[in-house]
This record gives sequence, structure tokens and C-alpha cells, in this order.
Amino acid sequence: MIFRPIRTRRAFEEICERIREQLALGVLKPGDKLPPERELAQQLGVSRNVLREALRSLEMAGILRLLKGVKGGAFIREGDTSRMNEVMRDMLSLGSISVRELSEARINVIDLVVRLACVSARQRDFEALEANIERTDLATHEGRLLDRVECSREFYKLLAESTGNKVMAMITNSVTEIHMRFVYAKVASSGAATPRLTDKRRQFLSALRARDVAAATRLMRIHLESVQRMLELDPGSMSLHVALAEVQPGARR
Amino acid sequence: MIFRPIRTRRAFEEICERIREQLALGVLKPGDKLPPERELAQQLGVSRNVLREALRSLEMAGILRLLKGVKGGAFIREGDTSRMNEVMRDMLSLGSISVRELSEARINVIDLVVRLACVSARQRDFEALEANIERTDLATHEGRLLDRVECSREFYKLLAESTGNKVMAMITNSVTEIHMRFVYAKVASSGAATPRLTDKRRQFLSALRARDVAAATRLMRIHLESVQRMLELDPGSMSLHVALAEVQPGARR
DNA sequence: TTCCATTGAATGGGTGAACCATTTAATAAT
DNA sequence: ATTATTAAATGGTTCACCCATTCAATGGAA
Repeated sequence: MIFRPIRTRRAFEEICERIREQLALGVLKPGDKLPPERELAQQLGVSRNVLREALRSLEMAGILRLLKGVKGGAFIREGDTSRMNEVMRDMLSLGSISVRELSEARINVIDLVVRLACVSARQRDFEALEANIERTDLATHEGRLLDRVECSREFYKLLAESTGNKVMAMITNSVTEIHMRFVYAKVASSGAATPRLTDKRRQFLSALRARDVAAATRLMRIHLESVQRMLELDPGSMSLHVALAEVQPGARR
Repeated sequence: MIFRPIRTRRAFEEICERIREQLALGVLKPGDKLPPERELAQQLGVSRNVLREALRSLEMAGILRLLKGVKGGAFIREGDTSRMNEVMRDMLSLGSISVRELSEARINVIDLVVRLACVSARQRDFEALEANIERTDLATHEGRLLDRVECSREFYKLLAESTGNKVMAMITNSVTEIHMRFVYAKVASSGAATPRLTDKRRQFLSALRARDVAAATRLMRIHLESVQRMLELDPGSMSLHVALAEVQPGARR
């Protein structure tokens, strides 16, 4: 006989769960506003402090957005798909997953994404990728190496979105975001840059446009593996801590 | 010129970030204990309540575990890979992703997992899957339909783990967990059960053992699509709200 | 001595009242 | 009509206090 340990039900857990429940039931929807803290606390029969702990947790989970001032309050947010990135980052920080596993998963996930994109990508996806390659070209010629990394991040994001499946996009972004931190750290420290990057991108895009799965996946895999080798040449800049602690452009600071 | 809106830095955000930073830097590791709330609050120069909001958020994020009593405190947890499941669930609740996208992603991700498992699965993985099929058989013969669903959930978990890649496992579980809620709701309401389930599983396992990628992926895809069709037959039980609000066996209540 | 009950200290869980800071709308002054 | 002022609503923060749980130290009984 096995007894699972009972965890003391704490007020804030109960509150979080109830709000999530209302969400799941569709009673609460993005855009809705919860009652003011003082009022809600009274309704729930808890102190304002405890209620705030719950609201804070939900805010960190990307479910709520708290705004100050009259007309402020706790609003249900649109879902923030980047939450998954944070989870991935936390797992890496905590040592629950390894960089190797992440890289391997990324290569395979992107392989899948390419297959799906070959089937589902539409004209405007091609155009967005084309425009991204243009920007990458510009950044390359102007020597803005870190901007070029940012372009790469965006490239994979656009590629993932071209599958037309937001779940796939979310998954892809979560494995790509961390990977890009390593690339960023590497480029920032060594000034290394993938040679003929935009050529490779254009070749790939052509295969994608032709919906040539075999060619597209082959080109992408070759590229990803070459980047992987570049990163692995210098274990120092592959340091988990360097990459994770690195301040990113666009990071909320 | 674009000005990104500045978000007021709030004390608890700063605290969360600092602790995450210490984690990323490797200064804090799983098992470590933070100073007592009263002491840490003083060190950080904030009130205990604010510190608690930060600790709560980190606890909900799966990073901390708070224990009461002398010898209690805030401990850094081992990473909890199930956090990703919650994110997926929240995104669904908030309408940021659709059930259709989730199902499609799941079918494709599992296809990938099967490919990887064909290459990486080891003897003990096969044995674990075999044991799972035995349990499924037992549950089937004893008419424990909901236990059988639980077995299915575990089957995909074991399969994902047999890739030897925890990132892939995490991703797979996150798309499978929600899916299983729908299956659970369907089975609970209609008593429907996939016919010849364990036969199909055994066939699949044979292909996996033989490392026959083509056969394994084909068998799996056929099965997944048939389950999909079963679920879609009855849009009522596919209701998002029903499935998400459904109490699960093993759910922390 | 050994064992069990009691006690006390440490720590998280929770409360209530108060005040600060920001935002917006209503109001007053120009 | 426009601009400056004011007031109210709301989240942000602090303080002081008490409760509940846990565990180690203490002490008495067998």
C-alpha cells in the first residue's frame, strides 16, 4: 500500500487553482478583469497578502497582467507562448536537461518542422523568410554580427510559424531560444560567423518553395550540424552559465 | 523610432531574477537552501511579504520547494519537467492554441519519437514497455477502463523516455498529457475503448525491437489517427472545458 | 540506562491596518 | 477651449503580530 504524501493545501494554491478552473471552464477569458484585490480578498475570505501571492504566481505564469492606477487591476492576458522558453531555461539551469539533449532535440524538431513546412507553408511565409534573409544579408555586409544572430533566431521562428501550427511553433521556439544564447555568446566572444549563411538560407528556401522535402531537410540538417560543430569547437563558450547569464538583446531588463 | 514600454521594476521581479541568476551561474544548485524568509528579506532590504511573493512565484515555477518547521525553509528543487505540461494546458485554456493544433503536433512529435526510439531504445526500455502492455492487458480484462487510459499515458511516457533524450520526453509528455484528458473524458462518459489495443501495442513493440522504423512509424500513425477519429466522432466530449476541468487520477488535489 | 512525553525554538503560513505610487477622470482655473 | 489641479481607485510595500508545523533538546518514568 502506497500513501502519496499529502501536501498541506495552502490558501494561495487554492486560489490559483480556482482561477485556472474558471479559465478552463471558459468563465474567464483573455481581456476579462478580476475584481480589485481588496474586494476579491474579501470574497475569497483571505487576507489581501495571500491573495496577492496567488495573483503574483499567476502573473509569473503569464496568465494575468496587473496594472496600476484607477482603471487598473488584474486582467487575463492573451496566452504567452514564450512561457515554454522559460521552462526550458529553468530545466537547463537546474540541470534536469543537458545542452547535448537540447541540441539533439532541436535538430530533430527542426527536421520535423521542415517536413511540415514543406507541406503547409504559404506564399506569405515564403515572403517573410525571404525578407528575413534580406535583413540577414544587410547585417552581414554591415558587420553587425549580433544582429545577424538575432536574424537567425527570427528565421527559425518564421520557419516554425510556416507550419501553421502554433504548438509546433512554441516547441520549436523553446528549443531554439536557448540554443541562440549559445550562438550569441560564441559570436560575441570570438567574432565567428557562419560563412555563406545567406547563400545556404536561399538554397534552403528554394527547396522549401519547391516543396522538396528531401532537399530541404538535407540542407537544413547539414547546416544545423555545421553550426553545432562550430559551437563544440570551443567548449569554453559553450559554458552553460555563460550562455544562460548572458544578457540578450530584447531581453526585458 | 520605437520605444518599448518600460515596465516598472517591481521588487519581487528583481528578487525572482536574482535567484534565477544565481541558478544560471551555478551558485545555487538543487538541494541548496535559501536563508529563512525573515533573514533573506532583511538582506534584500524588502518586507517579508514581498519576499514571499517572489518565493511563491518561484515555487509555482517549480524551482523552489518550501517546507515548514525548524529545519524547513526554501530549497532549490530538482527540475520538474512536468511544468511544460502546465504551460501547454494554460495556452489551451487561454485559447492561444487549439485542440486541433495540439493533436496534429502530437501525432507528428510521436512520429519523431518513434524514429528516435527505433535507434536509441535499449533492452530495459523494451522491458518497461512490455510490462506496461501487461498492465494494460490486465486492466482491459478486469474492465478497469480508466486505468487503461492511465496505462496509455504511461506507455507514451515510456516510449518518449526510450529516446534517451529528456527534452524530447518533456515535449512529448506535454502534448500527450492534455490529449489523455480528452481520452479520459471520452472513456469516462461513453465507456468506449480502443479495440485490440494491446495487440496493436505488441505489434508496435515488435517493430520497435526489430528497429524497423518504417513499420513502427506506420503502426503508430495508424493507431494515433484511429484514436483521433474516435475522439472526433463525438464533439461533445471533445469540449475543451470538459476535458480541462476533468479531475484526473493522480492529479494533485 | 532507556524510552517516551513534554517543551521550546525555528520556520513557513496567514492576518490586518496602514501608507506609498501611479493612473485616470472629474473639476477648477486661466 | 485649454490647461492645471485635485481626488479617487488601484496595485505596491511595509510593519507588527499571531498561528501551525516540525524537530531537537529536555526531562521524567520504567
